Amino acid sequence: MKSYWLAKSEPETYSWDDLVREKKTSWTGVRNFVARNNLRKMSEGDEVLFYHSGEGKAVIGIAEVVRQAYPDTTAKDGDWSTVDLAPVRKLSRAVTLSEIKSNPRLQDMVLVRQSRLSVQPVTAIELREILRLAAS
DNA sequence: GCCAACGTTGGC
DNA sequence: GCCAACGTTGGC
Repeated sequence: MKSYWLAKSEPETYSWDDLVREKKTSWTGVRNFVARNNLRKMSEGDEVLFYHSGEGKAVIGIAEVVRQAYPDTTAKDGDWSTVDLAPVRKLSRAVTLSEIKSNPRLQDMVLVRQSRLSVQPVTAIELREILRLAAS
């Protein structure tokens, strides 16, 4: 069964447009155990909301896991993982953090509850609500 | 094993 | 630029 996730990136570091340009990227650099464990739970075909932190603060597009977790060779030491992501589509409009925070249906999102976690699960209901907002 | 000190992330 | 939240490190 397909699972849903949210991954954060500062657009100055790696933006949605970068992903579109490259068509695929290895999501390296995660150095937090909870985030790493979430990467390891991802399956090929899972959908990942692409969130711009810092400048932007909004969900901007949907990506897809195209390769399951494998060792992150950019890590000098420790046991870290990465997955490969490819763009699926840009949202018709970005859904901002303030919209998410003010939406009663999205109050339990990890993004709201634990804002610092860079790779986090999203429920099917939350995903649907975000897509509904993007279409409004 | 506890906790103070420190570093980082990310929103404001 | 500030600071809250959270993670990590290291002394005890």
